[in-house]
Amino acid sequence: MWTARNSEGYEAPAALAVDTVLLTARAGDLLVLATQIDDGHRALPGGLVGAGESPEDTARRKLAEKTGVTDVYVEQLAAFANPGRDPRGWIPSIAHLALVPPDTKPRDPDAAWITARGRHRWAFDHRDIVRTALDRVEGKLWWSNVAVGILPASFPLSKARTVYEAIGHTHYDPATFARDLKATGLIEPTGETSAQGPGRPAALYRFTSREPNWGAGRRKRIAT
Amino acid sequence: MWTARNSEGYEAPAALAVDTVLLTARAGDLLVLATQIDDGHRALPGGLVGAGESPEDTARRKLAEKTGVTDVYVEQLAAFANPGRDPRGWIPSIAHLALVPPDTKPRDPDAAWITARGRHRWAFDHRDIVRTALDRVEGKLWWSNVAVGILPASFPLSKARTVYEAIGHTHYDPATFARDLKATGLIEPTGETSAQGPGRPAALYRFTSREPNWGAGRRKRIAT
DNA sequence: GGTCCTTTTGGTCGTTCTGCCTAAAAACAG
DNA sequence: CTGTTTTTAGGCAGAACGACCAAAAGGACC
Repeated sequence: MWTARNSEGYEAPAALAVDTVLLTARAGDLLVLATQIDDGHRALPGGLVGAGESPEDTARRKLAEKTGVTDVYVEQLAAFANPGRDPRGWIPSIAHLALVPPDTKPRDPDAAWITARGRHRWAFDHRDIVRTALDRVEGKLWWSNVAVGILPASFPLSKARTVYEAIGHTHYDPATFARDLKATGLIEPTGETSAQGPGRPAALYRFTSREPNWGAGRRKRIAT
Repeated sequence: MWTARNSEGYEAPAALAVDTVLLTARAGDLLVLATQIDDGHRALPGGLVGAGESPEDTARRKLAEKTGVTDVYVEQLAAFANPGRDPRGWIPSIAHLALVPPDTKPRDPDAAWITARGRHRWAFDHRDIVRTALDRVEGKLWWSNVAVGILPASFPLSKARTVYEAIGHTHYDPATFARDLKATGLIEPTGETSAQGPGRPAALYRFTSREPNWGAGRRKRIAT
C-alpha cells in the first residue's frame, strides 16, 4: 500500500490521479475508450497528476499520448476519492469527460472502443465513473454544445441527429430534430450544402461557439 | 510550501482538503456560511480529509463540528485542484454543497451567515466554488429534491415557495407554484393543515423521499 | 428524358405545458 | 358582521412539443 506524509506530518494521499471517460459516437452507438488489463477487466485511460499541473491538463496530456488528438472537449466530471477505491493505496481520482470525433484511433494496442452502455467488467470503480459520465453527457445534451466534441466543424443536420441519438439513447424525427436544434440557437448555417449519396443535398451547419459549456438553456422542454 | 512524496518517490499532494458551501434560505435571501479570516477575507468551512475517510464524510464531520447539525443534505460539487490555489502548497480540494434549515446557528464565533449572491472578498478560489454551488443548486432546483435540506419534514406550500424563490432568485405566482410543485411528484400531502396567522390554513406537505438526488425529471419545462 | 427511390425541409395539427388571471374557501381582526 | 389576508381550484391564451404530411432536390436505372 502506498501512503504519503507531508512535511508537517499529516497524512496525505499517495498520489492524485485522473481517469477520463473518452466518448465518441459511431454508427448510432456511443463508444468509450477502454484499455484491457491483465485480468480481463477494462480500465479507463488515466494517469497521475504532476506537481504544478491542473487535473484537466493531465487529462489532455494523457489523451494526447494515447490517441494523438489535441483539441479535445474536456470537462471535469467529479472526484472519486472513497477510501479503498484503488488497491494500491490512497489515490483520489479526478474523473473527466472527453469527447472526440469518431475517426480517432487509439495508439495503445491494448486500448479499444467499446460500447458505452454495454456490460463490461470494469476495474476499480470505473463502472461508477462511466455511469456518471453517461448521465452527465445525456443530461446536458440539449442544454450545451457537448456534441461539439464529436461533430466536425461543419456538418449536416442528419449527422448531428445520429450523434444526438447516440448520446440521448433515443430516436428523433428528422424534421422535428431539425426544427428543435435550430431553435436552440447553438448552431448556425454555413451557407454551403453537401450532396453525398442519394437524396436532397443537406445544408451544412456549424456550432455558434465551440467553447465547452456554452449556450445554457434556450430549449424549454426536454425531448423524449 | 508543503509538499509530499510517496513511498515510490513520486510527487504527491501535500494533503486532500474539503471545502463546503453551506446554504440556507431565510426571509427570501439565500445565505452561505463563511468564516472571517485575519486579513478580512471570507473563507468557506472546510478541513483536511483523513486517511480512510471519504471526502463526503469529512464534509459532514466538519459541518457537525461547526454547526452541530448532523442530518444534512450533502453532495459533491467538484474538485478544485489547480496548482497554486492554496498558497500553503499542493492541496486539492473536493468542494461540497450542503443545505441546512434556516435556524442553524454556527458554533464558531468567526463564522456567520452572509448573502450568497452578495459581493464579498473571498479567500483563495472560494469565489469560484460559491459560484459553482449556486449554479448547481439553481440548476437542479426543479429536477431534484435539493430543497429537502432547507425545508422541515412538514411544510406548507407557501414556505416551500419562499425557499424556491430564494434559490431560484426569482418570483413565482403562488397558485402556479402550487400547481407545478405538486405536478413534479416530489411532494405529497400529509393530510394536516397549519393555521398560523391570518388567511386560510394551508395544507401541509412532505417530500416523497428525503434521499439526496432523487426524482430526476418529472417536470418537462423550465420555470422562468 | 422519364420513373423510382432517397433524404432533406418547411409546414400543419392536436396535445400538453406555462404564465397570468379570477374567484371562491377559510381563517383572523375589529 | 364586515373587511383583510392567505390558500387553492380553475380558466384562458399563447408557446412548446411530438407526430405527421408533402414538397424540394438530388441520384440510380431504364
